[in-house]
Amino acid sequence: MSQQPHNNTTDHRMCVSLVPLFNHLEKDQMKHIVELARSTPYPRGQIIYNEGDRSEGLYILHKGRIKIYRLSENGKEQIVRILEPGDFTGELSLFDAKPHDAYAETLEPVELCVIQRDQMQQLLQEHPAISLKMLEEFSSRLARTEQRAARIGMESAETRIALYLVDLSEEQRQLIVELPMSRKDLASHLGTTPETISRKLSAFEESGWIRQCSMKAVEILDLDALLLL
Amino acid sequence: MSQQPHNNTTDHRMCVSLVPLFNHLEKDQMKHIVELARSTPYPRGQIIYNEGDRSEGLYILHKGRIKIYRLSENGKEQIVRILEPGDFTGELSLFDAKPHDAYAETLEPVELCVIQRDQMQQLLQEHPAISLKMLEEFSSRLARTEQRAARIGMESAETRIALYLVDLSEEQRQLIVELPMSRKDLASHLGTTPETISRKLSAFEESGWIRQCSMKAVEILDLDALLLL
DNA sequence: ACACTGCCTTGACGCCTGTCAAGATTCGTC
DNA sequence: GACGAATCTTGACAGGCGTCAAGGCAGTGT
Repeated sequence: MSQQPHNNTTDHRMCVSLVPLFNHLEKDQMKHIVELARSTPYPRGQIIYNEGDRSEGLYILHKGRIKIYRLSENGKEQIVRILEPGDFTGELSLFDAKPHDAYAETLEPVELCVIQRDQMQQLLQEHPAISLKMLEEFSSRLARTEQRAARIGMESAETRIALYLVDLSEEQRQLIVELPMSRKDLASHLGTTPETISRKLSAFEESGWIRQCSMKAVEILDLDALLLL
Repeated sequence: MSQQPHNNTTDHRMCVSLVPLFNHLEKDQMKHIVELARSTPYPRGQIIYNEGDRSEGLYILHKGRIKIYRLSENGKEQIVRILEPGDFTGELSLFDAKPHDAYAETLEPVELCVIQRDQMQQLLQEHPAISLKMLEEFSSRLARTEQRAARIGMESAETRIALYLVDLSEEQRQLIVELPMSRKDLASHLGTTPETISRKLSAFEESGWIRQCSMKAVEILDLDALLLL
């Protein structure tokens, strides 16, 4: 197999044209942005930035997946979110000039573009449409995070797991849902432990509400039962 | 005392010039926005919007305080955040055209301005600076919410309460901190119960780490002890 | 100023779920 | 395809904290 050069133009163009943040722009505007972006490959399991690092700019993922997580004082990690191709991160320090407040680590081999802080700020000034897209993204991310916080605070672990499956089912529009992460990461995302995830999934299966097809696929048999936990 | 008319111009101007979202603009730009805003008074304990309501636009608070909360299936409420003068809400539906995902209720007599959805969108298009301010606000709100979710999921109730006091102390830059809400609301914000708040505060006091001055004021005596819980 | 309503406190109890440990399974790598 | 390491599962156990209940207090409105 042939090694791709780091500054392959095709990569840049993909990066920019794939991402909702930019793909609504005119051809020549995109071309301008392409020149700002620098695509870089990362192997699996690589840390892209640490908590406390100064931000380089906006990171735009166009291949692979990245997990964003925080660490508590006693070393436990919580998954904040999983980035899929088209997602971006590093936004905090774009505005506040604050260091990153979380870790970013690749789950698979990844390719992502970086747009420098100043250049991104200029883009936002020049193209209000980009700002609006970003506001849209922020507001939906905010809504999701608030819901997650509310659930972790108010619902039992059992309910959280059940609701998570339901959410996945709605997102993927299927009754056979694909779990986007390991049980360990899932546990940390839902504010519980791998053991509890394991136990509850088994319990759901024994009740006939779900079927565990494989390690990362679950078939939902009784959606209502999950909902009224 | 005299009743203020609803469309008092002074109110509008205050609204616009007070708020970080707008107060960086030129005089005549502000004047234009003032004309869009409609100030309305609300008594204490009034619901401003319900979950599921269609958004009227952007609500900008310029007097009093408002609590934003969600309800779980079983009727428990969780405080998402408390709005202080200068804060705004209703942003979700500005972009997604989705209904509100939380409730807004006044904690005190309140005055707030509303800017209609379309007019706000136009403002954002015309004044990129407003978008940037809003992005700034969103990104810091997002960071706070993610931290809250992480804490609720990973730290014990005791630690959450301790860290909350420390946070308040930093925000207010004082060792005598003023609790911005009732114990009931505090509990729901921290993902616990009023009973636990009561018990833990008493325990902290007995350990000599804090002193409960009044129902809504606490003096921090040993910040380090609270931090290493 | 007073009464009343809602909030706060304290106690007792029980359960959910986190923790520790060991064995089974799966996944990544060679 | 096979090894090794990491992940997942299952069990036993304990304890933090939610729940229910009753009494005291504070804040609000008349």
